[in-house]
Amino acid sequence: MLTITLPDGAKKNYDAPVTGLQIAKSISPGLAKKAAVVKVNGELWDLTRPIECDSIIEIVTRDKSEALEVFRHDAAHVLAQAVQELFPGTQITFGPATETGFYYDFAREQPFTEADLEKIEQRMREIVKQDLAIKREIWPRDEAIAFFEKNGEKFKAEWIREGIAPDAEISIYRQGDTWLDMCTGPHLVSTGKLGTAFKLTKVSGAYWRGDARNAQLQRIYGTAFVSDQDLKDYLHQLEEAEKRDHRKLGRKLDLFHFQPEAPGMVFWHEKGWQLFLIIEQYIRDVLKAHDYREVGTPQMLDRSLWEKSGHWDKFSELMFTTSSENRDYAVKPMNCPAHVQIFNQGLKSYRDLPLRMAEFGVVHRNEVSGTLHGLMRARRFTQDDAHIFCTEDQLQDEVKTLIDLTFKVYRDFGFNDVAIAISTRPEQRVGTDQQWDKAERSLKIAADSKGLDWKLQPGEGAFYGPKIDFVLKDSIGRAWQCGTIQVDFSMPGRLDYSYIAEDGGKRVPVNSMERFIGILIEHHAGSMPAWLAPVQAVVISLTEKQVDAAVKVVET
RNA sequence: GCCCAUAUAGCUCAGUCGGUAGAGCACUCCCUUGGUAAGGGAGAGGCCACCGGUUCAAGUCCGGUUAUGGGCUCCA
Repeated sequence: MLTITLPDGAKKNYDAPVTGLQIAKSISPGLAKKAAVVKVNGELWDLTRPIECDSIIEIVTRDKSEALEVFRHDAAHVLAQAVQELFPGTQITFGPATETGFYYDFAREQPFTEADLEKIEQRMREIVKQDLAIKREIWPRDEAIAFFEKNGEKFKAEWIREGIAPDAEISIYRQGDTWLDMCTGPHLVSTGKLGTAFKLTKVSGAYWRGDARNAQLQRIYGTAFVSDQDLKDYLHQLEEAEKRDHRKLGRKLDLFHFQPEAPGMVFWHEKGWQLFLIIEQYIRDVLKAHDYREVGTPQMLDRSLWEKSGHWDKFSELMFTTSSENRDYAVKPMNCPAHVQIFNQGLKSYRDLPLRMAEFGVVHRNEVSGTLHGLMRARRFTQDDAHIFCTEDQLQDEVKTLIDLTFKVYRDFGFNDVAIAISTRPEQRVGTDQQWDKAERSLKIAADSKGLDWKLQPGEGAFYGPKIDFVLKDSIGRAWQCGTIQVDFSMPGRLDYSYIAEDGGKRVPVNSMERFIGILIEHHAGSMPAWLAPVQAVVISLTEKQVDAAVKVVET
């Protein structure tokens, strides 16, 4: 005897194990038709997997977001089957759902081409049409390893050996009679349930287990939705994003350009530079109102200073260097060591704290070539950087004020949807655990006291301290990481601050001015609010008769 | 940096089997026209990214370099 409890509290009794599909059918044929998976005691299961003990269940219908993920995961499996049928010898690895679709990573000597994508998609549609049953099986570990090895699937075999705990259950999903993949599931009942709302979009490289030292795999991306309309809407949104591309708009609106002689370094044209200056002036005013002192520091500093600060150890390959008269210099990739030099001039007492120092600092970072992306990822950019020298006692208050200030700046630029995340200690770091404990706690308390909802990002902090990151949602729903508030407790010791036992707090509302302008352009699709627009109004005369009048308007 | 793709007129792009370089938009001049990206005619604009190779002959085939695009990795 087995008792199943439904979401509305109703209970049903069964003699033998029962499946989600049977329960759905017993409620209504419509529900059974709409069902995608079943949630059993909080866990998503296949509709055909027998439920053997008393459970609380919920039928998850196709329109639920949890079901969408299953759809996409299914699409990935259908993709994998299609690829293996068309290209024998290709090894399967992993294929999860993503935010907008799915991908699957394959190991194959020969690269896939765009033309292959069409063929593969065609085969996927055939597999859907065949409506192959998807069945879950549990295999003994040794048998699974032996099976994959025998079939030349060395990545799968490696994963069972190294990635799955010895006592974990190994579930195999069989699609039709012959094709199968190891997977935790769940999946739809059959390939036919996938429908037609999917499309392969691109092929690219990816690393096995996400590590650049491992084998390079080929990743095929696709997008998938439950309904054809959703797919259409998504493709439309992609088009919209393409229209807003700041690189295109930058050229069209005559704001800036790039050229091969200065990869990753922008040439600002008159109108773009005007936009830049307006933003700079706005931020300058905000900083002044909050008692920041603006400074200016050298573009390059002796290498020894970067060695002391710890940056050389971690980032030397990404720094531009030059030399003169037997001295080595590094072009500054950030401003903090320079700001500390100013702080160190003259004896500071605790009475001088907190001391807030700001700079529109031009920095250069020799980003690896493959990562450059217009203004969004540049090699030369301007940080609206600031450092607050304060005591541990003052840290809380400073961080709280900074959070308010940062939100205000975003609001003024038209960003009202801002999420925040707190990043904690990474593996490679400086400082003691007590220092990290304290700094992380401070940030969390400050965020909580502001009533903010924040996401934890374990291990994502900087090497010198934890941080609060601000993530903007733009007008078409894309997220951009922008400002950051960081605590740095190592700089005092490394660079010999003359006041003892204080922390350095650091803040950057906009972070990269260049990148922020790129985001602004895409957010406003090129039509800036009047206070930012380089061209605010244009006087047009309809015919020659009004030219005189038009000229008069322009002159006044 | 790694994988794949791309590089032709100011912009967007064609260019088949290797045989003297093309379109649309923009630009210049002329004509036409009070109507939402107007029409017609004429014209200008190219070391086909760069270096090398194959060939009687290379925008086209091969190799390399650089840059760009999409990902991966990274992002102080």
